[in-house]
Amino acid sequence: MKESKKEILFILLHLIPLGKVTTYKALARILKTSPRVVGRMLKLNNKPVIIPCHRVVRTSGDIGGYTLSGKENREFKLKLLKLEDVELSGDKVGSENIIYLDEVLLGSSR
DNA sequence: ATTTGCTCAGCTC
DNA sequence: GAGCTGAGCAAAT
Repeated sequence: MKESKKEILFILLHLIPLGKVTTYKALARILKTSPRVVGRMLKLNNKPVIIPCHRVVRTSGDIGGYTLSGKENREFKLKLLKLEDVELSGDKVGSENIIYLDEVLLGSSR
């Protein structure tokens, strides 16, 4: 039985260094799926505690939705990121704090 | 800057 | 099994 993309996604989130964030697109590329699917997994996840979904941001640098239990907690996500040493430019994340996992795992040079 | 279209895996019927 | 939903992305306007 192959692991669901969900399972893989959660693992990838744990690979994100503290103080850094990832983009949905990067995760999607690794999982070989579309960015929307990635975002949906996070909200469909069973255990939000073990899942650092707040480390995932949009390509534009926006923090994304972050809906908990059907309730959007964008401010909570921002707060968590600040605690993680992530430099927030207003409601966005500094590009320097964004690490593209697809470049790291798949290799930037190809 | 805002709007529209596309993608596609999980959930519901 | 078929249809709907949606935590995004990209292009067009």
